Amino acid sequence: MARLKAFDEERALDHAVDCFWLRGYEATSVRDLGEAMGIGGASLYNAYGDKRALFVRCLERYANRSSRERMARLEEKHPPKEAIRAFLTEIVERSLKDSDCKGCLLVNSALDVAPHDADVGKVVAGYLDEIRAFFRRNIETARRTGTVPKGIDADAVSGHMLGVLMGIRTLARVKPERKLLENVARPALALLDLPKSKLH
Amino acid sequence: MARLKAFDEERALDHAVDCFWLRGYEATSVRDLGEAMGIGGASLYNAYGDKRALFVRCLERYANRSSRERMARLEEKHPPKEAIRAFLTEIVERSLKDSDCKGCLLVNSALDVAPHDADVGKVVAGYLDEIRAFFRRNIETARRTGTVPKGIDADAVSGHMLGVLMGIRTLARVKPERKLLENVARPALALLDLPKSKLH
DNA sequence: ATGATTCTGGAGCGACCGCTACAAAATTCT
DNA sequence: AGAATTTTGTAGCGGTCGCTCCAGAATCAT
Repeated sequence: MARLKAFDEERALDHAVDCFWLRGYEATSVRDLGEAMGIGGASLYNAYGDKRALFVRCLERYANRSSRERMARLEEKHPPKEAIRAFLTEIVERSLKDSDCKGCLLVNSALDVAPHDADVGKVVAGYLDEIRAFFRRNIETARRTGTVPKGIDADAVSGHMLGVLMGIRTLARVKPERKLLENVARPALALLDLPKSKLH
Repeated sequence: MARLKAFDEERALDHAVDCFWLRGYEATSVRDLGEAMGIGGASLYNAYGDKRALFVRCLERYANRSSRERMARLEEKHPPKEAIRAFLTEIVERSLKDSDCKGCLLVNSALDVAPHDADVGKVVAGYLDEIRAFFRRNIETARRTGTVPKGIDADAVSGHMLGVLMGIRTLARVKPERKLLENVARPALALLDLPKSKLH
């Protein structure tokens, strides 16, 4: 009953993600997006609404393809403690390979966009909660398995790890140095091997 | 021999800092700046060059009045270990009182501006080095004084603390919750009371 | 084929961007 | 007072912003 879309909405979304990821929300124009996505302005507004709505779609897409994918993959492949270790290690390696220092779209948005936009803020906070839940879940499982100290405080340690993750991602954009990033991550991982009593 | 400036350059700079701090570099227009500083566009360009040069001046101003001031004040008032503890505690408290979640201008710039502008990147990296040097210096003094374990690795721990600081500042902009931020900071401070052997 | 419906490219809207030109105002020198 | 020099407000430059309008192309059901 009508003409068909001439482009793949999700493939185009991937290109929009790259655009926002590289330049940031404010510095990305709708014309930039259209060019990267291979579509004209009219199609963009027809398919996604407006720039902000497209951005939110991009956040969701990124979370699915990057953040959630990583957590699922590592949780499947490793026992809980090693999943956490592999997570932070992978973030450090990714940050070092990231030659134009794009960092993580969610973390960038947390600092840039979220504070100026309550809706985006809630969306980003939700994704961060998922990451913290990954830490917490694996800590608790590891505690039950006995691979981390029984007295560990999963709530406290998962919060610390979320903070360390944000720190690594932020620091890596100005000082992408292996030794530095590893120094940020190492003590957080060491928490998994220390009895709680040593940490107040 | 010529007409005098009708405004205080440094006082106006403070208002420019507030402007960039609240809205970010991209989202702040030269007209916004002029209005906040109480001067017209011509005076702004005459006194500071252009928007980017003004921004760099703002970073310097901010570093002097906020970052360096805090380090000097805490180092004067407290013994080294307590200076570090007070630093992180003060950041947490400031982040919680910061009702519009402006965060730290240097950290915001590290994530936003620095990766797209090599010069700004170097400036920001320099200020972050100063903060790390604060941590390192106090750790080393404390080690000599015997208030932290002799085996502590000042290089590693100062790097970790810089990362944790970035994490707190970033996280606070989306999730400004006391318990969370304290959980991020606590294990870092606990490093000052643990023998190195416990941390690999 | 025809009509209904949706998608598409292009032109262009008003608003704002960073920045500059310019003449009037203000100051210090002679 | 008058010349010299700098600052100031204003007006506006070319360009880009997010977004919309619209005619035509493409697809469906009939």
